[in-house]
Amino acid sequence: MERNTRQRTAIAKALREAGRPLLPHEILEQARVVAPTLSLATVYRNLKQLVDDGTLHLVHLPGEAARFEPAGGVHHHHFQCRHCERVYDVLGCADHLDAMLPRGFTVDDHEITLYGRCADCQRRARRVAAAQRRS
Amino acid sequence: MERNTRQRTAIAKALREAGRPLLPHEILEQARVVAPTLSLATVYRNLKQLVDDGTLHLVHLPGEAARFEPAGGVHHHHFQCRHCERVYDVLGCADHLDAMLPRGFTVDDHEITLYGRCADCQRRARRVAAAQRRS
DNA sequence: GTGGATGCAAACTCTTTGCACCTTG
DNA sequence: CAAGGTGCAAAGAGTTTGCATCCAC
Repeated sequence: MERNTRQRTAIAKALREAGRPLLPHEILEQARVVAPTLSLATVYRNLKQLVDDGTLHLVHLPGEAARFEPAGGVHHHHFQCRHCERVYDVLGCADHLDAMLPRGFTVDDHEITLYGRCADCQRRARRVAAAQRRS
Repeated sequence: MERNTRQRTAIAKALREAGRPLLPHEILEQARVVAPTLSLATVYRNLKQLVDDGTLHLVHLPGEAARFEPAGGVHHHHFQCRHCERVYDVLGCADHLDAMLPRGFTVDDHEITLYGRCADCQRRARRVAAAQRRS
C-alpha cells in the first residue's frame, strides 16, 4: 500500500497548482518549497508510480522530454510556445484524421501538437515592438 | 567544403532507399553494408551536417528518439505502428487547428502523429486470427 | 600536402537502480 | 516494528566531443 510522505504530497501539489504539464526538474524545483530535501530520484520514482496508478498522465511532445500533468481531464492536445518553451493544454480536436491514412493502415489514436506564441510571450513581444516604434 | 566520403555516401543511400524515417542505429546498420567500418559517432556527425544543409529532415515523434528522412517532400505527417514501431509518412493534413487555441495564443506550425497498425502488421494479425478460427 | 572526415574513447545529459537509512501506519 | 520510501551515488542509455589518424581533393 502507498504511504503519504511529505515528498509525494509536495510533488502532487506542484502538479495540481501548475495548470500546465511540468518537466521533472520543474516539479523538483516547485516541490522543494514544501519538501526541501527532495531529490530528483524520488521525483522520478513517484512520477512513475503516480502514472501507473492513474493519478498522473504522461505528456510526450515531439523532441521533448516527458512532462506530467494530473489525470482526469477531457480529451485534449498540447501547445508549445516557441519562445518560453512552456507547454499548455488545448481543448478540442481535429477531425477526418483517418482520411490521411495509406490503404491497409488502421488508426486507433492520435497526437496533435501546436506551436506558436503563448499569450504571455505574445503580449511581451507586442510591448517591445510598440516601444521600438516609439523610440 | 564537403567531401564525398564512402561513409557519407552510404548514410545518404540508406536513407534514400528506406522509404521511411530511420533511427540512427538503423542507419548505421544499413550503411555498414556499404561502409563496414562506419561508427555511430560518424553517423551522428553526418546527420547533423545533412540536416543543417537541408538535405535531411528531422522527424521527432512524441516520446521517441529523433528519426531522419530525405528532405524535399511535401507537407506531411507521420504514422507509427503500435506493433512494429516503424514510422511511415502520411500525406494530407487536418484543418481548423487554430480553432483549438486559447485566447491570445498564435499558432505558426503543428505536428500530427497517428497511431495504429501498419498494412504489414494488419495483414499478419488477420492471418493469425484466421488460423485460430480454423483450429 | 592539407583540411575536412573518421574511429575510438571519454564526456555529458537524462533517467533508473542498489543500498543503507529513515518514516509512516 | 515492518514495509515502503528516501537520498545518495553509481549505473545505464543515447548523443556529443576531443584527439590522433586517415584520406579526398
